[in-house]
Amino acid sequence: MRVTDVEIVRALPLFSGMQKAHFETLIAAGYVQRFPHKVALLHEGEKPNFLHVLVEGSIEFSSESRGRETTLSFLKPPGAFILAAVILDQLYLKSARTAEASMVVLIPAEAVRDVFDRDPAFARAVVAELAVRYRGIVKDLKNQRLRTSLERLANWILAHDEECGRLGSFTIPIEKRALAHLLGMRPENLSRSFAELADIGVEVRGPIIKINDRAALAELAKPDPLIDDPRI
Amino acid sequence: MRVTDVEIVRALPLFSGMQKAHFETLIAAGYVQRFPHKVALLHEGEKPNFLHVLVEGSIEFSSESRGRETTLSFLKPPGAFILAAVILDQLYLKSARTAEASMVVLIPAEAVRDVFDRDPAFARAVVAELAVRYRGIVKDLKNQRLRTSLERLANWILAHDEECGRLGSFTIPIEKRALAHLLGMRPENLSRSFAELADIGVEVRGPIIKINDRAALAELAKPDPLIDDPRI
DNA sequence: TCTGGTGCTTGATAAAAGTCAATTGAAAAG
DNA sequence: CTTTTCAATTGACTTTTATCAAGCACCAGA
Repeated sequence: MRVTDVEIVRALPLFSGMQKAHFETLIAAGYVQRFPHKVALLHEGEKPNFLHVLVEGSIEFSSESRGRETTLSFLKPPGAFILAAVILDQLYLKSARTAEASMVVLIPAEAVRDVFDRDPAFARAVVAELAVRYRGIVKDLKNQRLRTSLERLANWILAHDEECGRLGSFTIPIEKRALAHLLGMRPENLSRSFAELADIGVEVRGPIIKINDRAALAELAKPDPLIDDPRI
Repeated sequence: MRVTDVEIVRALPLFSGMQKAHFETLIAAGYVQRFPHKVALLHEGEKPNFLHVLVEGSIEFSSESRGRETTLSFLKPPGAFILAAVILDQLYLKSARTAEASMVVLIPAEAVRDVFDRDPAFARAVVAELAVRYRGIVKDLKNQRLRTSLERLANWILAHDEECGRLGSFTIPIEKRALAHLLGMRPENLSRSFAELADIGVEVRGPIIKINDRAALAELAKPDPLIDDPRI
């Protein structure tokens, strides 16, 4: 493993507080793997053998049932994933695939559970990570239950613009079909929703979105910090 | 606080492994409170002052935005709630109200975070609790995204019958309107869905549900362990 | 330059879910 | 025993979302 990769992992809140010796145990047991675009890393229903840490690229999490499929989230580096399944040693509830060429550090689940029992700082970090993720999904569920797909899109645009520095314009970081699935809608409906937003000054040119009338968009979206604010 | 109440709290997985002295610190700082039916305990957006432990009764968790409201879950005793907000010292994402007359043990959030830092067994228990809850909501989100309301109802009936010992008949433990909101639908649609299920042998008489043809119901519901099995 | 592929868009239609209003029915209150 | 109340149901209608099919635009490779 390259030194810079180790440093990226060490810098994660999940690992930064733990004892040096324990971290080195984990890293020694782990290894790095590179994956091309659109490769399946994990399939829902399987047992986890490794805690995954995304160092480079991005990962899409999805789930499937009765022939239907939905995207639950995307992960950008750096970040650990499938922590809950590893901790509980239970089946994955989601599938994961690369959304671009990615580099992932794999740490044996057994080692994680082991160190978790011995390093209080690591245990605290795991708790914080889980608590944050938990709250993230509560927000997703509220988003899904309390809003129409048009409203979810409007709020996503506002939130993403915020994330990009409130420039009023940004490039969609994923395919539109992937965005549709992330927002819990079909690609056809995403197109129609963009067309509707054009009326209130949202300009869409290919993957570029421009907000011409933020007030109007916010009026439609009615953003709610308890759903949309990633810091809360 | 009555001795039996303390014992109920102590017996919770969340508290059973921790050091006696630490548990007594928590209990000494806490106190019991009784609430009548339909009383608001917490309102989303507020800061948590106490970890709540439900000893008796039941609690409904809901959320509201742009005038719409949805029920996210019910809690039966014994069980702790708002753990994530307490641990992170952040705002509630859900509101809680009693779904029947209830008894709740309140433990100051500060004390919980304090003991959490000093008792590794407690920290482990918190992690396990959070991980289980996290997975619970992932399943809720999948349920919402991948199924129609009729399918959610069919699966709820199967799961609840299972929980009641697979007797083929049970009484709905909450008002139908509450069940509708829990399943992410309107009461009117719940009625219509029950009427549809009558065609495949689901008999509904007031609050009593009888499954006359489990195979047919399962054929419609297509239960999926990665959504419906509470043990996974 | 042409060609095939792929992702996106558009249109027509159907299914799912929500809304509004009226009615039923059963339990609680007088 | 009657009246009141309120959850539950039913009907008519609208909105939202999905589905199916066709068309368009853009890029990669021949």
